[in-house]
Amino acid sequence: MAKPALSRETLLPSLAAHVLEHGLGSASLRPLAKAAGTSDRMLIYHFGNKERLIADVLGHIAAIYAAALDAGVGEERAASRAECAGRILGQTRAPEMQPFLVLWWEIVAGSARGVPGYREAAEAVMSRLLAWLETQMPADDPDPKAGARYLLTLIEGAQMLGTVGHARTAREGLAEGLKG
Amino acid sequence: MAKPALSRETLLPSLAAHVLEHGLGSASLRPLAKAAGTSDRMLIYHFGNKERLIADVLGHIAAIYAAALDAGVGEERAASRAECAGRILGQTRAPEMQPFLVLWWEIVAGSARGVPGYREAAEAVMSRLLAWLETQMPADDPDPKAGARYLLTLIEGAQMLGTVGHARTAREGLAEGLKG
DNA sequence: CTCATTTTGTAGCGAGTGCTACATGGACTT
DNA sequence: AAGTCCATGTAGCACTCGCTACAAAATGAG
Repeated sequence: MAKPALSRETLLPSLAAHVLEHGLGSASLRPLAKAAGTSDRMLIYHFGNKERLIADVLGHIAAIYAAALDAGVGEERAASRAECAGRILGQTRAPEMQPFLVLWWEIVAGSARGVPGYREAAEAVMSRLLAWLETQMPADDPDPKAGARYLLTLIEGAQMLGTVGHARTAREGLAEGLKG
Repeated sequence: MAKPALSRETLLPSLAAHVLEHGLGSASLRPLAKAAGTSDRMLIYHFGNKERLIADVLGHIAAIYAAALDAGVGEERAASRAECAGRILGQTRAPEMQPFLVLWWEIVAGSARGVPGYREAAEAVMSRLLAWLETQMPADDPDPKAGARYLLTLIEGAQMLGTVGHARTAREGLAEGLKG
């Protein structure tokens, strides 16, 4: 025992941590290897090439994110859609969520450009988030599934406006869409 | 005459065209220079460094986009917010708009990462889009300003979901938010 | 024309990129 | 003990990156 036995699975956490902190743009082999305590040589050995490595790391990060969501299932339901959206946006403002958010837009951008693996990762994350949202809808919501889709669209729009300096626009737009 | 007199202003259109086609990720000096019919040497000479060059190019692209919006002010108002949103999302599906969309997410990602100049460009684009949206609201809308903010949030959320493979989610979410 | 300034070309630097060839170690099988 | 296979280190290749030093050419002022 006490054998680290560096393998894909052992390396992924440190690689994911590095990507979350520094982003995909500066995720080149040598810095990644250093963060994981290996050499670029071994990263290629274990993952084949960089493309597969990044795809695996993104998958791993998506899994972490999903786990965080599952762990954060609220005990008490929100009373309204507005409250539900407000809670979620409040949570995403937490400092520990910031790396995910920043990385998220890089994934969206890569997805739009057709970078291999990004689309799949992004789609999986959104599917998971949508499912989680359904569980967070008010108990008396007339149509929780449709409501979740609606809130997801609104929330992501607000999120984007926020990162772009239009947080106020987003807040007021949300209020208009969820009043009454 | 027939003197191109290469200056910042003369170069910007070709640079913008190249960035729109190939994205910011592959916008390095030598390819950009080639697209503009110069050398990397001259790009640095005219713009000082790459950061200022990109900022200028983004500003130029934003101006093009704004002009396109102004030119596309509809003669007939939409009858409802839903129709208004539908029209806009329909327009953005046009092939000639695709480069703008793809570039947009790169700008958002850069904005989130704090890349200098991106935030300003993104904010300006959204402000312009918001103002344009106000002019597109139904004539009998009770609160066009608030409605525009709401539609902007919804539309951008839908746009993002679309690029990520959740176009269906976005469509249904939009329907839920704009029914009645 | 003379001279000074602006604009351009050539060449290259130092750092970083993904990836590979080659050799060596160690564990394990027979 | 000999042989086999997996894991790893060292070195390097061919390339791109932003940027610069140096010098020649073009341009304009007197």
